[in-house]
Amino acid sequence: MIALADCNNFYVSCERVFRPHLQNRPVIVLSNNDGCAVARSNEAKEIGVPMGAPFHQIKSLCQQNGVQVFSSNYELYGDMSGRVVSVLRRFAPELEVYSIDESFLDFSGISDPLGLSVRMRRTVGQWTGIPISVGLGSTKTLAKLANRLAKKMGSGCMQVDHGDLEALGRVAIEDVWGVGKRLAVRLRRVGAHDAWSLTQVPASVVRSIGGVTLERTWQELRGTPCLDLEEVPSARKNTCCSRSFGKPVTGLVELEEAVANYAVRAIRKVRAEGSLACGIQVFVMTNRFREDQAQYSNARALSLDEPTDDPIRVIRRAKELLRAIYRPGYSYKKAGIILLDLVSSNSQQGLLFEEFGDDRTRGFVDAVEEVAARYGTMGGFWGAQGMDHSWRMRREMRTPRYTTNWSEIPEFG
DNA sequence: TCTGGGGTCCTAGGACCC
DNA sequence: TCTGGGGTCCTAGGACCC
Repeated sequence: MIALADCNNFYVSCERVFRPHLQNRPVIVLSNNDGCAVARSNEAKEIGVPMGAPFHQIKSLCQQNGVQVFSSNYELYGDMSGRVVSVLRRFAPELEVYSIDESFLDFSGISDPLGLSVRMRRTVGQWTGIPISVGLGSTKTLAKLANRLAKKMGSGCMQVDHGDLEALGRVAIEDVWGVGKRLAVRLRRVGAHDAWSLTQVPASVVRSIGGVTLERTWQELRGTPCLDLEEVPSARKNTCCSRSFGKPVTGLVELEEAVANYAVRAIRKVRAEGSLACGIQVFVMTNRFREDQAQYSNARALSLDEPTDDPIRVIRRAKELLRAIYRPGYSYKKAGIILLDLVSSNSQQGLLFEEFGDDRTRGFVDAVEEVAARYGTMGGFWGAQGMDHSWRMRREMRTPRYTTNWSEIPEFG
């Protein structure tokens, strides 16, 4: 038996923990750059705020209905997520953290999984303030489906067995985990309108529509597990850092500064995981929504002759790539860097004819990075990152980092 | 004026090789 | 009319997820 614990409207719930007066009121949280609504309270959903709606399109709807609007506060959400996981782990030590707000738990051998789910849900709520729902099934896909029904019915916990025509029939085809918009259209054409009818489609038809991936989903809905619980997350293969700009950027200097900042962030992620990058890709693009403006987007990659986690080297090569794709005369909206083909620094293989790094540079880089880690991003930074940051994304309605920053700890009374 | 960011896996097709 | 066949590797693009 597998349980899926999923936090309800997670970002909104995090905001509510520190602002209890937001309970029972419509609340939304916006994506980076205050772009789209990415989390909505049930009240906001009822008012008709669509998922992913651009904020400028729903602004008046929100004002008319007194919707509380927040910029996203990822430091807070990340920390709250860790707290939820630590409580879940007490109930089932074999656990896969699937995303910031979802974990799969191994409930095999438990005599009363539903009873345990109810207790787990209550405890997470009491200890962290975050409401969760729990879905139970013999496969991940069924647990996911059960979770969706638990949320829909308001029951909080639910179990779905394979072959349960009633339950599977209540989940629309596009709401099945692994079936997106495109596949849903093609599946409806062959009569699969819900999870149940999908299980009745012949395997060969499923395979011709969605390949082996969809066939796995089909198997899982029929009760045959195809997706394992991954307790140890497999090593990431690439890592990306990109942002939309708060205002259009035209000059190469500003773009270079932005890309250098993204490079530093990306390399910090890589360092934290003990990995090295074997390649770098840089991309830029204009605002694809502006039909009145000339459009341009481009990307270029290079392979490093030696895997690295050295920010100096990565910044230098990233700027070379940027200069190769930069074209003057455009209004750029977004840029980013991808570090490619990450390898573990343990398996580092030196070049035959080149020394690996040099110790003095290495010591210097490590020192700067340590200062940055201890005193914040402006405590230690690289010259290429600049100080002006006029291109920085908007985050005008962000709440304090209540749990991760000493100066922002909440005071009550 | 304003439209997110970060991932994974699979497949088709081209380049290249013998 | 007819154009070899069978591999591997790489990349771009499509589909999905949160």
